[in-house]
Amino acid sequence: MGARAWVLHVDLDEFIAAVEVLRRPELAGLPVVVGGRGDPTERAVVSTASYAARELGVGSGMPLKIAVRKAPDAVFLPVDAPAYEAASEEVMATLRTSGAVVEVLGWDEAFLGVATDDPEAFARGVQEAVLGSTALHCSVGIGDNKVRAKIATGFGKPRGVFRLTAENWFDVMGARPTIDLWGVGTKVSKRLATHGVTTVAELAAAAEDVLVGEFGPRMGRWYGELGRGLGSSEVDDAPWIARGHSRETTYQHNLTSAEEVLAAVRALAAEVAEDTAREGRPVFRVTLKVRYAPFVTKVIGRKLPAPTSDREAIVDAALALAERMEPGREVRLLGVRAEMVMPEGGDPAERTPVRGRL
DNA sequence: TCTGGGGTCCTAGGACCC
DNA sequence: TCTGGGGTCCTAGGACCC
Repeated sequence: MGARAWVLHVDLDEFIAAVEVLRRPELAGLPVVVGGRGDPTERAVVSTASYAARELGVGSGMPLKIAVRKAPDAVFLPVDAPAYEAASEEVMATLRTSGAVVEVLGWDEAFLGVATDDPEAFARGVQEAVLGSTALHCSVGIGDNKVRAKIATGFGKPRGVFRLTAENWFDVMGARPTIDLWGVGTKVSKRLATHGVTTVAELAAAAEDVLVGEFGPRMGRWYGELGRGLGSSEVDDAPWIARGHSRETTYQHNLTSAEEVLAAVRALAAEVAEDTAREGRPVFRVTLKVRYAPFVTKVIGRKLPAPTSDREAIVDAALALAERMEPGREVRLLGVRAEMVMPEGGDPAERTPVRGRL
């Protein structure tokens, strides 16, 4: 009898804050908030808060202006992406030495595919190895697929291990609100509630035609499966191929003149053109994202006449889109995105209807 | 209470063709 | 004048993730 196949989800605890504390040990145990340029009077949000800051009500995605109100004595630090990338590389390299197949999900998390008779022991070994090589703590979720492994990690935090499979899915998740599911956010949970579906168990039992009627054939069916904890268990270590690149900036002071806006679009588009040129794959669509004050977002897009790698053509396409912006409105944010030709064999119909990289 | 920056994927609806 | 059904391609917009 062979060892059973498991999916493990490894997630670093308070990753960004932990990396900062490593190089400033005097901050250990203090409320630490990392976000933006570290100035809580600016327009920016929290990337990560230390557990001490979370106890004061500070959380990821929260505007810094709110965070400083909740935690006026917290230490506010600027985001230092290169430092987190370096730490992340070390973590992922350590995970690869475990013998498992490693699928990187982001800076601070990964799926591991492994065949073992004792997944808890394997998980503990992974935690020790990561702690030993990086001095960082992590939590591990064990599942019979990616959905369950991912959700399991939350019950293991901090520094713990939790197993979630078909066996205990409904005991653990059945009574919880649908928004606790990975892939269900505020909008979808509210739309589900209009059909009387508020818990995971109710979602699992919901009639498929109701879900399909509300969300369409792909998403509707997928939400039903999510309620039952179903999903792929294939862990794929193939290198990630970006579908596109984008740059966006929220301006501390709204842009008011056409000249300012065009200069900003040109600058962003030039950076994006640089990123895509590095990839060596041509761009087939350029989109311009505009957030007008106070908070209305519009996306304007155009397929290029022919795929191109030419930097100037990409910048020109972005500038052409800028002509379609509403004149006279103050601009809070601009974003330029370039999408590259889909990889060979990338049949859209075959893609798993799941968010992110799952 | 005021909302970053980097991504991915899905859906509705219009235009166009046969 | 009133008007089919099916298909594809494209744009705009929405939702979610870390």
